[in-house]
Amino acid sequence: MSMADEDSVAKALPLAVVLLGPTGSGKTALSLALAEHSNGEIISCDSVAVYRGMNLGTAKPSAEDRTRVPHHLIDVADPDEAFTAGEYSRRARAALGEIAAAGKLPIVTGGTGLYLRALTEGLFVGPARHEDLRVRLRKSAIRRGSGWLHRILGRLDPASAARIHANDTPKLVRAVEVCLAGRKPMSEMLTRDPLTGFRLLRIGLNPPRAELYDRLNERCGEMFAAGLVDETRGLLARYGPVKSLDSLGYRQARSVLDGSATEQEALAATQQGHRNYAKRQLTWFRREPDVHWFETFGDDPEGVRFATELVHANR
RNA sequence: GCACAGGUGGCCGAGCGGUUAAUGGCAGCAGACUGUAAAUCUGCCACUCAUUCGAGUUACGGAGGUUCGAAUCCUCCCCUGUGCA
Repeated sequence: MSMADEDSVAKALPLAVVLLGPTGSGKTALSLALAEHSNGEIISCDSVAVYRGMNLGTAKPSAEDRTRVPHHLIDVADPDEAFTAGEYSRRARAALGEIAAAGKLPIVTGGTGLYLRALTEGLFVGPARHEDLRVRLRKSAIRRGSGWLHRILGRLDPASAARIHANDTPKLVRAVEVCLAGRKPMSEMLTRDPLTGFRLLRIGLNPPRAELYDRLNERCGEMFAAGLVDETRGLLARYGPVKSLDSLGYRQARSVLDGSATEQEALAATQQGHRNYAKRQLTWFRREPDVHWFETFGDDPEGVRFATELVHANR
């Protein structure tokens, strides 16, 4: 088969852009630019932006941005709902299908590595979260230590036990839960269901680390100045101390509300948390296959131009 | 000026004569990651050389001293905090 034939076959599939990068790298700016240049719609891939009412701490695209370009998977759950990677994957794939069917370009924009992988590679076919089992396991783990959990997993599923560190309680809990609920070792449920029907063009943003950290510091300051503590107070009053309010920024805002930290301290802790988080995101994304990396911020005009050309060239 | 308390690796902070390049924690860097993931966990982290075992150099405010041996004891000096003047 000639190159041209391969090309034409490949191009029979609709294109989907995946824009990834750490918080504060300018994904939103670049995604908007790409969407406007290419008649696109944006699918957010962010485990906190899915929650309604959590606005200031998530740096969601503004209302204006969202009228300029349609956004999906933002504000789709209440903060007291348990949202999961599986749920994300299903909904995002549905959105992808609809956008492509309408002849528009889907642009997945994300910082949540696990959700992105759930979308592109799928999760294994196995039991979803089993609340009772999980609660019991977690309790025993607290009493008997994570080493105990690790030994249990070793008996149930040696392969998984070898892969998960004995101190990593949450992962151990889930693995044991899966083995028990699924009645067989988790490592035997490895079949994933990858996304099909699209050509993915991955664009990664990796601006200079020091500048990224500066921007994050600044952005956190803006979040607090804009009233993150007040927003948190309102959400807390309405939903109680739910899991989603443990996320970055909200957790620290809560420490102001319960008097265990000053606003100054909470801000510093939030900035620190964002810097650490950005670092972890980068570690995750470096493993993503076939990423076209840009060493700039997403609002860098040069970067926008290159990215736009890249998208056009692949359409 | 006097009296206490203190000055330890980027920061905080243990150690108070010898298993010591110096417990911890933080920051930093690197890594992992299968429905809690903005979560959770791991490794490295004075400098130089060595692929490995390792070797060497410089380090606990400064200068001397005591000792086989000092971050740890003594003397003087320089800073910092608190109290009294």
